[in-house]
Order: sequence, then C-alpha cells, then structure tokens
Amino acid sequence: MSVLREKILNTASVLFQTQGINSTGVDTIVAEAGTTKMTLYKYFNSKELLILEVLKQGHQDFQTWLNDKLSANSKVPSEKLQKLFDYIEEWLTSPDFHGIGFIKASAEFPREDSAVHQLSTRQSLQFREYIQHLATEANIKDAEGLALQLSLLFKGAAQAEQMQRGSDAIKYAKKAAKILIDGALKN
Amino acid sequence: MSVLREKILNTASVLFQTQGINSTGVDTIVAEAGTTKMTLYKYFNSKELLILEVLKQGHQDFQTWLNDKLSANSKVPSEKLQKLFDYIEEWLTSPDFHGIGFIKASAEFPREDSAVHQLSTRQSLQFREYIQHLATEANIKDAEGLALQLSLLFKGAAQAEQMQRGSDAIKYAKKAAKILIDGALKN
DNA sequence: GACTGATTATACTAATCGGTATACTTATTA
DNA sequence: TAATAAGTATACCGATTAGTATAATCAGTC
Repeated sequence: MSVLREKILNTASVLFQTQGINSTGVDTIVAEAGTTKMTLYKYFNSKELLILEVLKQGHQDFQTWLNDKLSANSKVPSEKLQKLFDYIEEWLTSPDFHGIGFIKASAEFPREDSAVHQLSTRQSLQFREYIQHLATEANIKDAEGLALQLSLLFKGAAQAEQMQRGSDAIKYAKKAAKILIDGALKN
Repeated sequence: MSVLREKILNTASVLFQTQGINSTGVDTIVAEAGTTKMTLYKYFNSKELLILEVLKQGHQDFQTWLNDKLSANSKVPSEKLQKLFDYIEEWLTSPDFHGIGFIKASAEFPREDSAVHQLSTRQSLQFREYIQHLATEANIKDAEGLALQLSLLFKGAAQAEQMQRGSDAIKYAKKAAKILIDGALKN
C-alpha cells in the first residue's frame, strides 16, 4: 500500500479525533499530511469513504492489538476475560490514544441511514461479540449478558476518558468488571 | 420567557440530536421552528450560545425529572439508589428521548478549549456528583467509587441506546447496577 | 388614528466546504 | 531518449455556512 495513502489515513485519524470529523476539512488534512487534494482524492473517492477507511483501520488496529495481547499472556480461557480490562486500560491510557472511533463517529453521524453510522454500529456489535466469545469459552452461562455489561463499562470508560483525560474512570471500570466477571464465573 | 424563544430552543434540541449539532444549520432550525434568523439571533447572539442553552435546558430537564421521581417514590435513602436505574430506563426508553446532550456534544466538540466541551464535562461531573450524593446518603463507604461506576453504566447505556434504539443495553445495565449497589451496601 | 415593539421577508456578505480541471514537475523504466 | 506514472501547484466551481442590513408587516396601546 502506498506510503502517502497511509500518511493521509493516519493524519486524518488524528485530526478527526482531536478536532472532530465534521469540523476537519479536507484542506486541513492534506496540509497536515504534506500533500495535495488531488492525491487524497486519488486514493479516496470522497471524504465519506476516507472517514469509513479511517474507522476501519482504527477498529482493526484495536481488535488485533487486544487479541494479540490476550492470546500471548493467557493460558486458560477465563484468564483472558479477567485480563481484558487490564489491556483496555493500557490502551485507553496510552499517550497516542485518541478515542474510540466508532463511539465518536456515531455521535457525529446520528442518522441511521448514514453509512458512517451503520459502520459504527457494526463495529460496536463486533466488539461485543468478541467479548461474548471470550465469555463463552470461559464457560459462562449468560455469556451474552455479561458481554453486554462489559461492553457498557468499556464504552462508558472510553467516553469518560474522551471527556477528561486521566480520569479515574478506568480504574473503577476495572473494579466493576471484576465484580461482574467473578459473579458470572461462580454460576 | 418568550414562546418563540422556547420554540426555537426545543426545535434546535430535536434537530441537534437527530441530525447532529454541526450538521444542523441555523437556516434549518428557523425553518423548522417557523420563524426567521432575525428572531433567532435576537434571542441567541450566536449559534454557539444557542447550543449552550440547549444543553443547559436538556440537562436541567433530565436532572429535575429524575430528582422529582426519586423524591416522590422513595422513603429511605438507599431506596433512591436502588430505583435509580428504573427511572433511567424510563427516561432512555421514552419515545421523545433523543439522546443525552452532553455525551454527544463532547464528541462533536472534542477540543478542551471549546465552551461546549467544557459545559459538557461540567454536566457529566454534576450528574456523577448527584449519584454520589445519593450513595453518601445511603451510607455507602466508597460513595465516590460507586457513583463513578454507575455513571459509567449510565453513559454506556445511553451511548448504546443512541447507537441502536430498543437495544437490551439498559436491561443489563440495570442488572449490573443492582449487583454493584447491593455489593456496596453490604460493606 | 398614531405610535411602539415584536416579528417577518428578503437580500446580502464573507468565509468555508467538498470536489474538479488543468498544467507542471518529478522519478522510473525500457 | 522517450514514455509512463505519481505527485504537485493552483485556480476554480457550486453549494452551504453563520451572521447582518434593511424594509415591510403585524399587534396592541395611548
């Protein structure tokens, strides 16, 4: 893949998160990326397609990073579940964290017929299903329910961190997650 | 207060939630409200001030509604805490619910020096402090921690409902809240 | 009936937006 | 050296944006 395409993608990702998607113009992106609009529109046919690509890459980066971490450092399935929020904390508090894409995108594109909104919803669901998969492997009875609850805590923590960086939200999200997971493992 | 001013305020509130704040132009608001830009700018000196007023009214509406419900239907302090998510569910699932303002506003105005972002953060904090007040009155030891956790669940549920109306998120948020509250009441 | 204040109607500005057209400059390669 | 492809530079388009100026219209009140 072209190095310029990636440069544009990364630049847009940062700008979207720090300034907002709708508030970031195409001219700003190309200026920051050190290229021109002609090149941007060669790789992305429209701003909407660029947004979709940014979302896809961001979500995939997060999912593979998380999955790699969990797979490398856990032996039994239940361990993955218990360490889940440790890595979520690591991700949310990392200095180059700029927010969870699909959370902000769904706020900026509330209309359900919007392609951006639809992709956001799909990614949110996909993340929940990943947690549900972990819960199922850990032999948890109501895996769907626990996954939904952990997903809520994750969204809440990400939202809190997005509002105010360095808040205690993640710490308490971890504690709450531990209570819910331990309770579910006993049944 | 002028009836026209309120009409503009309510119209803007609905449009902001359904179409997004930045995506809603002033012309659209006045057309939908059945008035003109001259009148709008007579009551609100700028679009930013209108946004701030919409946020203020929305937050106050929610806070007073919730507080009234809790005060009217609870006898002992701990009962308020236990019924909290019942009313949150009622609010989130009501047909004229259009999202929690400060959650979406903070996503559309991510810059910390933005007045809208700052107000959103303040309102989020204020809501958390309200829950903390309930927890303190119920003699809960780590009232701050519980309030933060319940606040996370609330944000997560609101965010989920905003992504996809009629999701099961609130049901499971209630269950999670009950577990956390019951656990905190025992200590 | 004349005055007053609130509201409307309409036209306008200056800036910004996403997107395109055209011409020029590189670097690679055959 | 000629040809091809990638990228740059720049100017432009039509639409939309927030906000303003001006004149007309309406209601009620003295």
